[in-house]
Amino acid sequence: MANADTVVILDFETTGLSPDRGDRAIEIGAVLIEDGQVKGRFQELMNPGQRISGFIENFTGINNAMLKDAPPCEEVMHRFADFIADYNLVAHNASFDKRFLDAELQRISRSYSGKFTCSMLLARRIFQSAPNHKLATLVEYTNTASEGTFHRALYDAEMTAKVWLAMLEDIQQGYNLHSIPFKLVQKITKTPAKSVHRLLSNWK
DNA sequence: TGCCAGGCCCTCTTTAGGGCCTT
Repeated sequence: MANADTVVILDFETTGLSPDRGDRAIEIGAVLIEDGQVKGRFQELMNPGQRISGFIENFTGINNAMLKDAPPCEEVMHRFADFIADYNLVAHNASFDKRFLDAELQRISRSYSGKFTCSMLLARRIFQSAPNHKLATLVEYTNTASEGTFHRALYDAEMTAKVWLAMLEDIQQGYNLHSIPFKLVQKITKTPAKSVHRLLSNWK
């Protein structure tokens, strides 16, 4: 089974798009993938210390009443830092989740040593004929069974994991590789789409 | 008060602009 080593696939719900402009995390969801199987899960709401907008309430289904009784970000992020440990990390449009992970961990003086890679950048290269590379579209494109609500952290992390494993399987079978190391995935995401076929064809 | 992200990636490009993704 293609495994790309052991990874934590994560997804944040947040108050907005930019931690640099004061936005905070409101929910974190993640799955630990080992040998192509889900071996662990993490999901918690967290109180960002500010009211969330009506847009975010509608977008996520998370409302101010739910967050009022949630533990503060600082408390949840300590537990999440323990969960991710030193594993490599994956997210759909990872630059977004990485910004929030880094910002929230910096507030509690925690860090991580794993490397981040992006399932969206991988999908743009492996599923070049998909209609687009939104998570929901890729779930449909890969005929992934889905029963839940998008824009909740754990569900999106679970769906990202399924798309991620489908991509690894596609690469492994398409190029007859024994395994797909994380380093190869990183290399693919940094290779222009038109050159990915050559990269994989020449991979030992 | 008014403004409001940022990285990737394509192209009618590189002395730039705009769409795609994430909330």
